[in-house]
Amino acid sequence: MRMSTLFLRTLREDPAEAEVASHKLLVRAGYVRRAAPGIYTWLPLGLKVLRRVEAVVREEMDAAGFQEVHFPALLPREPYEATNRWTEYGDGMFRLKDRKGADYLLAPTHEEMFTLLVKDLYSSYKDLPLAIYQIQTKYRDEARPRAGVLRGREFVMKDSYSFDVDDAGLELSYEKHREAYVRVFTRLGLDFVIVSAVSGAMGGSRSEEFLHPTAIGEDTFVRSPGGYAANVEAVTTPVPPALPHDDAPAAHVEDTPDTPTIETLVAAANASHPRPDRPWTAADTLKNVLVVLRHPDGTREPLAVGVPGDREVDLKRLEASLAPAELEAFGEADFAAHPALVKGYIGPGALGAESASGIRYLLDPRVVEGTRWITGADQPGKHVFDLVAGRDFTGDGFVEAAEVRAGDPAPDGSGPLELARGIEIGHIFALGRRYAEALDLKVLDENGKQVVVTMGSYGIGVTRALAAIAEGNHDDKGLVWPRGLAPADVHVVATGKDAEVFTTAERIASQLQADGVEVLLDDRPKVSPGVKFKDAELIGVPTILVVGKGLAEGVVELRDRRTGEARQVHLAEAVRAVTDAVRG
RNA sequence: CGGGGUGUGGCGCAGCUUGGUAGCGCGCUUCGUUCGGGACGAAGAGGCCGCAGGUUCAAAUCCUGUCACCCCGACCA
Repeated sequence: MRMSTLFLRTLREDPAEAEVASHKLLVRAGYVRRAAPGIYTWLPLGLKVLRRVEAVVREEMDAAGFQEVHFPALLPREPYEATNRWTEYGDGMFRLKDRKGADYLLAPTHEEMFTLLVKDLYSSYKDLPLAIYQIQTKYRDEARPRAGVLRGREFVMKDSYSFDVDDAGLELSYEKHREAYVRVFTRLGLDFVIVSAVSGAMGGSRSEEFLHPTAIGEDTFVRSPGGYAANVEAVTTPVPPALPHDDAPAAHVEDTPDTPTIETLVAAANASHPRPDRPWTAADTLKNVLVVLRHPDGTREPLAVGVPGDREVDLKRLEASLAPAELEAFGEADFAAHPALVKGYIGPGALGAESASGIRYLLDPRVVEGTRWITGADQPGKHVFDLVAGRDFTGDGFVEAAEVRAGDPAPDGSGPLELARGIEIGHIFALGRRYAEALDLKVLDENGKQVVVTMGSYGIGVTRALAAIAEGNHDDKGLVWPRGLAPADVHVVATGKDAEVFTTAERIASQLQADGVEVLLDDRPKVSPGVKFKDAELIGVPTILVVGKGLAEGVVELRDRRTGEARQVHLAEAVRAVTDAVRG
């Protein structure tokens, strides 16, 4: 590649809309251009890097014995109707109609199509196991695209699917993918944490995410010293043992005027009904939060959730627990429809399937039998004290809804949890038979019986991984690509007005190319050295060879972009020195 | 969807309060000088000020409406 003709314009200033470093730099260095919100055009340099990232993914998939195929991105509605995802996917899916008015979609993921393809071709257990994959452009109509290519509405994803006759086979396929992913991210130089995840809209049993820890990550995950790691949505709360309550006082309603919030309630309780042994705290209160579930079929169901008053309800966790239903706010109209609910003083008395309101009431797992609570008495200005779970009230079940906090115990007893942020760069799912059943993918087993195939699906966000790599590999001057992922192996910069520097640079570049080294040659005439150096640093090829003023003494300068180290190399040794540096 | 903000040459921004011939920096073109850290000088090209109404002798500026985009929260590779 020659800078003199390369389709490139670097920018001196950050684009106004960019917040995170990778976004700013990928735009400034001329790798991508925004085409529409969350939709990016790949310029020559960016495309080079994208292809190199894809190559790593492809090599590891092939090495694991998975076979590459390629589906259309534009798909008909019917298969997604069969699995109910046409409706379940909601607004996240791009939909369109053809000229006849038939529904189509831009695929957010391809489970249905892979399932149907295998059904189309295979019908025997002898054909399995099978794992096939594609590297495809995916479309998701994100509510809020963000951070450039990190979370776009169009993105490149590697998705694979495994097909097995039985659970043991699925387990093996899942493990093979897990191992392949470890190799992919290791080769890409991306730190990662494998965390337990919830299956969400995909359905299925087991699922893990590969998160790249970074402050700009959008996912919150937890880990313990003992090695537990999970997405906050997947964290389960250890259930404390039930408490004896034979000698607990009877529940009693007290006046607590003007206490619609937990904070005011705790203050009032300590003022007028002090506890003998210690002050009341928010953790002694039971907070009842109302939401509305919107089920995939469109029906709305009010739901009450009871959590200890010192914890917020984490709507993300709650929604994950209740998938595929989605959450809506419980509005004024909903309150009007349930006169038994007294805003600010809602208690278990008015909740539950058997209650006056008939609203399903789910409790935090910490609300075990024998725990005593201060909670709403369903009358304005009144709360009930010493309300004992299991004696005075029960819920219709338990739900993971409360926020997870640093210091909470890990569910496997491996110690206190710490919270961290990460970018989801990969996700593996043991799907089970949901898709195979819905689309009737069966094979004959060795006894000649029809068995439903069990599946896994596995994704790597290729463009997202690229952004994560850029995010983790830059300095104040620009990008610093890991070797092997940079748009070129070496950036040869010719500086000076003397024709000799250009002919020498050209000669070195062509020798390098002949040796299989990819060269980006800055052969722009009439561009000052400063500009060329700045551009080279911005573009971030790891090795820079400067052919300039040293040429009079027969030397060129070899620079390491990452460390900034530079050394003089005799002209005769230049090609060798670069080759050594590149091959490291 | 809730909250905040912004729309002015390719990019980054000023101008708007107090209406009066649209500006600055970068980039781009030409000429000359310069040539190892985003050079200098001179001369240029490029904008119906998001859109639509309205007020006014006169609107980038005031009013109404509308659209778009960005950022922060609820969703996902």
